Amino acid sequence: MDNKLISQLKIDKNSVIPIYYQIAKMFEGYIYEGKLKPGEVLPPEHEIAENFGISRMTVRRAISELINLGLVFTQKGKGTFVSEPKLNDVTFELGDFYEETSKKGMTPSSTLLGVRIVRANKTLSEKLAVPLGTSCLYFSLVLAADNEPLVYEKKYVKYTKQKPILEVELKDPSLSSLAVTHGSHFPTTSKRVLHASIATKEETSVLEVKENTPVFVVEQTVYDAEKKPVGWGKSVYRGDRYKLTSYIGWSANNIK
Amino acid sequence: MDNKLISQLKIDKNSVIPIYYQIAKMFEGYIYEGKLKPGEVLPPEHEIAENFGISRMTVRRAISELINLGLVFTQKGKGTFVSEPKLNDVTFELGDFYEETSKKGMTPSSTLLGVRIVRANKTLSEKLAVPLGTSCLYFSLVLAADNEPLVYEKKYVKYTKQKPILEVELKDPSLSSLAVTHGSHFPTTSKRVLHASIATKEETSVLEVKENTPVFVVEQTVYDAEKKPVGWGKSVYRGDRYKLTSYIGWSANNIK
DNA sequence: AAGTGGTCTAGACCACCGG
DNA sequence: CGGTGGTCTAGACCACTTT
Repeated sequence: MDNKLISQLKIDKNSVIPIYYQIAKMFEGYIYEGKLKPGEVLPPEHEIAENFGISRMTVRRAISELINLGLVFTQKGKGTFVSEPKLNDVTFELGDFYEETSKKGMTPSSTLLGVRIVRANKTLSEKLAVPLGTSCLYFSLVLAADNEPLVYEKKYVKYTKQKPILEVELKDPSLSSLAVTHGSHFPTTSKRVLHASIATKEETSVLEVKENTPVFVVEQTVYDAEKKPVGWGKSVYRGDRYKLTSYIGWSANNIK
Repeated sequence: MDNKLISQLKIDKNSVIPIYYQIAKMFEGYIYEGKLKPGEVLPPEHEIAENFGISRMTVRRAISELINLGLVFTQKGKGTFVSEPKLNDVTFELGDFYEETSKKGMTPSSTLLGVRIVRANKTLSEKLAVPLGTSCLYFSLVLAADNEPLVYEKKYVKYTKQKPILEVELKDPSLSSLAVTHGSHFPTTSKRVLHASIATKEETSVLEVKENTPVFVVEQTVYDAEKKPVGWGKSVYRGDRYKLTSYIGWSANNIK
């Protein structure tokens, strides 16, 4: 890297903005603008420190910000280098239904279709690792945005405690909160599997869609601290209405 | 937090393992074991420092590790607290086809169906933000695992340079690398949209599946530094074979 | 006022890398 | 060997929260 770069911009030591943040933003800018390209090396830490008359620890703090952003990486004995943007790995986020819906300016609502105690059949006994016939709490509900049904959920939790079902839970019976209240253990982990499918007859009627409508199916298992399953659920998302979007690479903002 | 906790374990100052790492792992253990529960406060930094006879900066380095792991958060003037595990947000990862397939012990392969120059129709001209009829490079290929077709991809890039198509590209024409070679700009960002659908007639024949098979459709747009689209592609994943799994919360390891 | 985390300094020693 | 990043110290001052 051309040393002229780091002396061009000034640092305000008396600003309310931390020095490490100013330094980090400066390099972030250089990288986005292409003045620092992937694979290129940053100036040595001591040099940056001298240039701005600051401590090396402060420079390191700045660089650690850049590392957290994935913009650079370090190599002991060699230097700090600008990372290659990875454009082929993707992560799709599926957030909370209420938040997501509200963000889009729609009104979320949920309708409880049924709550009851059921005995575990073969599938459920395997999913929850309990003997056949064990008592389980069953919930089914529909989530809607502006009164258009979008998601159909079925949830099961181990029902060891004889606690009454609270009003609150009927409003938003999330699998993890159900497991806390009615299960025996504290949930700590959750596994979700997403696959594409076609709505079953039951699902077409609940979601008010035609036959052969594509859907996302998300299967969720909630585990306690001992890695034992305490809850299991299946959510069916309308594939024609629901999309998962993901942005990757640098400066992923402001696209749309 | 009970102060006894932090004096129970010993720290080896002369170990090759950094002190900050030992401290971080200690608290990580307490949190996973439930000795430190969500919402509880950690001892003040100066107290931890005194207890182990180390510098406060080293303690802060340890805590910053815990923050990066999402296990704790800090509040100025108040303290450091154990986070609530968020079990309702999910991120699904869709990695590189070759890596993913190899990891599962299968043999990945790709078959190029066609490469040619096409003129942009309405859809393509909108996606790539070019005038109707602009020359574009078109690729279509099938990705298979153990000779079973799993993904059908179609890709288009702006074709400004008159470069010859290289052998290498035929093997793995990823959208971003195509854009580098044949487009006018350097790609920096990518947007992907995932939705559920049903295989079209063309797709059923290419993927060798029945009619009405559910599929994932991933639409990818690659942008250059000026946020202008340089490439666009559509990948169709067999929904019956392809699953996206996600683990969330604490200690998500070792489930299966 | 007392206690907390946030920032910063000016050193130090180490392990690793290259010539 | 000199240069690099990795760790650590023993202080300091600040802004914020609570009492």
